[in-house]
Amino acid sequence: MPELPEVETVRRGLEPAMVGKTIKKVHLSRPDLRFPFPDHFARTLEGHKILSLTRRAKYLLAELDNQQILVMHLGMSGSFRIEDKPVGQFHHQRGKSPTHDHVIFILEGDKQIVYNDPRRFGFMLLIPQNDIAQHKLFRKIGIEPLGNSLDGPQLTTLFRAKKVNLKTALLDQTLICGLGNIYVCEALFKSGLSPKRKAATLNGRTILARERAERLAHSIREVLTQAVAAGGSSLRDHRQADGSLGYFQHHFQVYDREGEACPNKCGCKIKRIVQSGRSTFYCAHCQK
DNA sequence: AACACCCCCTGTCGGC
DNA sequence: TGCCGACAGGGGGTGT
Repeated sequence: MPELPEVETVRRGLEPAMVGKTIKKVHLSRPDLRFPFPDHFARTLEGHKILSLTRRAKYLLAELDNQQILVMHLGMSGSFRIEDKPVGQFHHQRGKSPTHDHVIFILEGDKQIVYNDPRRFGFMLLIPQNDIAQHKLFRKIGIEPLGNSLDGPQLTTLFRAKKVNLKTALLDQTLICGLGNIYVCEALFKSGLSPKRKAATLNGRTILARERAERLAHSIREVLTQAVAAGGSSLRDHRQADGSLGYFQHHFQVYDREGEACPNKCGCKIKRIVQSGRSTFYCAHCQK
């Protein structure tokens, strides 16, 4: 489910339930997700308070009071939910945990946080606070598109020497982070730029080239901002931590709309092609 | 260094 | 109805 707007929505949903709370107990259903859980994963967390919950790219970072950062990534199918703790003595109902509930954080108070992930492409790591910036997962991450610095000139600089097309360049987390397949398609449609255009063609001295870069930067920020405001997108009935549904999926202009009429009423149909092994949806008439 | 491919895993959907 | 392939919001690892 998760691109930047979804991860940010999850963060906002979890923050009030988690921050300031002490983790009493951690249950794991298995030894690994995408990667093995670190040694002493539960023990390092248990008894410690969560000081903050932030987002970097598509990662959630829970800062603990022992100078450790709990790093969480949702992969393709990860989700969190906040539950009331089960009551009574049957705390651990053997074999009865719902399918794919892999991690349970039992917090002080009456709540527990459950991580569910059918495909198990998500993962959780512990990284000492001081090592985060140098860690291989974070060292090369690009700029945050909703930070203050993403504009036309910056995009132009980032894409200057790239040989790949715009679709691929926008998915590259080392350039701009947080975009995924949906929002790249949407941003390209909004900006009227073809996913097949070479990324380096945003680099040019002409007014036209500068305008293209400016349009794309603006479209990226706009689509992400609107999606965050809508609570992200809920595909395949995916729910947010509080059980509610995001509704930005109803605003998709092109994503998963192969064969439908272009929203610009140009008379063409949305096309689907494959780039870097992933589906791209676009209007060949409106995006050049 | 930059890029192209393959892979991880489960669930769902459409076609036959 | 059942079976089978294609595909799904990500990204790490490897080989060129």
